[in-house]
Amino acid sequence: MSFKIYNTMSRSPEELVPLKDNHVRMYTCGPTVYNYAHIGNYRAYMFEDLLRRWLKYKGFKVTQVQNLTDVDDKTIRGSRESGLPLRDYTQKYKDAFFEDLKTLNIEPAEFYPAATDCIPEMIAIIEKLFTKGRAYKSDDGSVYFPIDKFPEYGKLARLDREGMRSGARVAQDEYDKENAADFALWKGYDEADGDVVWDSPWGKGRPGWHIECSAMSMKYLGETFDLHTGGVDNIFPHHEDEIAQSEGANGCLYSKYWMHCAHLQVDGKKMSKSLGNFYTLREILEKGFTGREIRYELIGTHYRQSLNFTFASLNANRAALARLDEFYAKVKDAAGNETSAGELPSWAGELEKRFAEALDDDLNIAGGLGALFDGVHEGNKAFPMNSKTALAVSNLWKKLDSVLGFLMPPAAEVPAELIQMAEARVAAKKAKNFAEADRLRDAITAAGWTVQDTPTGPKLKKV
RNA sequence: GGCGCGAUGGCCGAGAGGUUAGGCACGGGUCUGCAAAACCUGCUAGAGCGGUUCAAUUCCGCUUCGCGCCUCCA
Repeated sequence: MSFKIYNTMSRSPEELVPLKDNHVRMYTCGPTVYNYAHIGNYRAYMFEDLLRRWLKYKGFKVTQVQNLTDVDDKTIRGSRESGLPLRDYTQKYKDAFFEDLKTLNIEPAEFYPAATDCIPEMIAIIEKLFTKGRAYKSDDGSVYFPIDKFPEYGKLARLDREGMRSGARVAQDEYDKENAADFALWKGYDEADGDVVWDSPWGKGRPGWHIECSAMSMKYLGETFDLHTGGVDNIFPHHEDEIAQSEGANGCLYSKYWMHCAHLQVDGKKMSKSLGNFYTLREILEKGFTGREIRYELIGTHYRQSLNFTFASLNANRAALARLDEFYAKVKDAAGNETSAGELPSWAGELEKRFAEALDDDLNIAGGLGALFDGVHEGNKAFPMNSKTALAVSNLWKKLDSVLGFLMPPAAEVPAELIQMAEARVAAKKAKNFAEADRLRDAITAAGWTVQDTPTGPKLKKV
């Protein structure tokens, strides 16, 4: 079945058909490494993770590029304030970013180019734009893109170009530009940049923001590629400007499809430091939530709908995940050491089908999860389950987890002495020595664990 | 002001022009030395006002409310 996505360019659903063979080449806007990324950032990366995982599930080959913006106003300011060279300063946050991706079980992209490693490629594009009359130099050594020279400017954001000229905010210090809406390809050297400086045919300076994405996508994906994604806030100006630069320089289509995810809110409000509802991933982990629970929260709302992040729903997720874990544990238990899988039971086949139909419809994750939980409900009724059937179900679970990334329960690391106590308690119960059994339960509780009796023996869970 | 998105049961959140979404919470039951968990089961909503239709929560219009972008925020 075909995979339909909502293309921001056409503002309508379209079937995703790669330009070449079965290979989807996608560019996903990545973090600016001036600080720890916040959960709003990870909402976007989570959407991209679901997208790439679904593409792979569908049998597409995927090449994903995600950039690391390691030179801009914020990184320069941070490095100056910390007294560290830019490279050392940003390295800390690059490392943190990759740690966070692991915590959230986000699959790595194929390429993570850093802006500072691609300066020559950026300069090459700007030179090309000069030869086409689509770049000009201003008095302060900056280079701008004249939007008047690109008639299609505004096609992604659907801008009213006439309205742009008279309206909106215009910074007062931009008198060097021919048109207030022109954007910087290259920024002339300013003393505030310290030693963050590169040589270029137009003199010393540093790249503008948008040019890095044009350069990196071209380097790894070619002049035209399939899919470009990011947060809605990137539609304008960032992606609009990328289109102008890339198509203006190369004379061919930049990206065939565009997908944008909505923002995340916290407690119904825009995340901001002044409201005190601004969270990095690390801060939420410190409150005792796991990466898996946060993954479930971030992935569970359709990407084009704003996601309201609350600790109440994070707690609800814990219960929902426990229900899934309980079911999967029963399935694995029933499968035992079975090595030959039987037929997938009809309820499981139905689950698989409905799940796929939902995800094929512009990544309708809520529909997919509905199918999953319906499957759990039917599956629970199907017990006791023979080992061949159970193995087939278990295999399906692994397949679905290749998309969801939260179905596999974390391995419990129970201290050995607690296991001994739990076993001693079983013995005490058998001997009807309930006083001793209760004493052991209390001791286990005191150690911060709970013990639950199940048909397959006692289970220890951390409180 | 311009462009765009949304409003569903206690909370979160889907699809479909007529037939159960789902999750959490809550009530009932099964199981159980106790307890917990688990499982089964119940809970039938769709901002307001008009319109189209045999039929609308679903399509159209208006209103109200919320949110986003409008030159370097995912």
